[in-house]
Amino acid sequence: MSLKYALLGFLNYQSCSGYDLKQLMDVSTSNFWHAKQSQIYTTLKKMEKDGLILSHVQSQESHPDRRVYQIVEAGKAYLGEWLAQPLITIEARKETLLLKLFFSAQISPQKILTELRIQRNLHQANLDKYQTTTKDVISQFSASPDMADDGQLWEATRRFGELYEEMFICWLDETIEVVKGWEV
Amino acid sequence: MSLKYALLGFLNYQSCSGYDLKQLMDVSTSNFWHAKQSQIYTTLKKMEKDGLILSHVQSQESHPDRRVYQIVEAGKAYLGEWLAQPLITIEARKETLLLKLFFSAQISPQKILTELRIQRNLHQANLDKYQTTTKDVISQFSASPDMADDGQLWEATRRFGELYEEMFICWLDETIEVVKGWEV
DNA sequence: GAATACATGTAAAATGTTACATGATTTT
DNA sequence: AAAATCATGTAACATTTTACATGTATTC
Repeated sequence: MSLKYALLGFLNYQSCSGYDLKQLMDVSTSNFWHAKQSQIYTTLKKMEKDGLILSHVQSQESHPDRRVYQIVEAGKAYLGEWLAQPLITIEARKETLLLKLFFSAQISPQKILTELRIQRNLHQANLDKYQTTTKDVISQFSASPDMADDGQLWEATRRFGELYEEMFICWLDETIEVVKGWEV
Repeated sequence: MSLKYALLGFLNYQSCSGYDLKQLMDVSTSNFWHAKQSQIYTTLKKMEKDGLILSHVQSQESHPDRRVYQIVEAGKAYLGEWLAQPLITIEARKETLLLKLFFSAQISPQKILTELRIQRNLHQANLDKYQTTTKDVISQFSASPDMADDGQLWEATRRFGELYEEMFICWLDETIEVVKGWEV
């Protein structure tokens, strides 16, 4: 539902191919929005049919042709309306780890602990990424002065990822201690 | 993908109708897992076809018949395998608010602030719910001594919701201050 | 020589949401 | 009298994932 807004948002900065858009999302919004390459291609096609974007084929010497999409007026208006309308709902999360944990009283504490420790490593790695790679990408893209406001908002979204992972690790440590208590 | 495990998890405690399962999920796992009534009905039907559960119709005096599902051995084994296998990936989040914010440099700071404040209220309400209703439901269900371990895990999932909302509110306050800074 | 990156897509399956349909009972 | 709850479900649609399919160029 919101993927088209994400694509419009990027295309509003500059024209891109589906491939480019996937790369952009992976380094910038993956923390809170993601999509598979195939879904991006099919969504772009649908958006062009709906008159939100336009495409033309660009040939390259040593690589296959690229189909480059550009935003048109209707697309800009569509994006603008969505941005102007405040969001009055909360996203419902799905956390498989918590679902498993909820029903885990029937398996051994050792198995639970192993799982929680694996998750701790994964979340620590994510936290590291937000504090290094993601931070670098944002400063790079917001280097020019006319990108100052954009840069501050991008930083806010990065900060969310950082706080989220810190919170998650904190919760994992708490929960590990609870389950450890059972082993005595 | 995991909805069937959620349903098996509940049915492993006691037999339920699709309606009951929806009610249970809404008061217990809605923090990290949810489903629409219609999806629960269709998934149960598929699970029965796959031999994980069995159903029988129960008539009632003053209400329509209920179809009550019970878990069978194959279902218990299927659930057990899933629980025993540690989760080695991280759930990818989708946060529409962050996606909007990422592209919001083009709209007025006032509009952004309004949206962030609405979200703050919503998250505060969620936090309150986890600290009152959800807490009560968990103590109620884990009252008997043989539910002690289950109760501690349920409490851990509730605690996640609490920490998450606290973190979210903290981030909103931080972000509100950033955007406020632009108005000068 | 093998693997990865570049670049594009289609088809099928799974998952999830919205709308429709029914009808009794209970509450406002 | 109207709305909400109890209770069941189907159909259509939208979204998302997985698998398949192709072929070049670059890196290890």
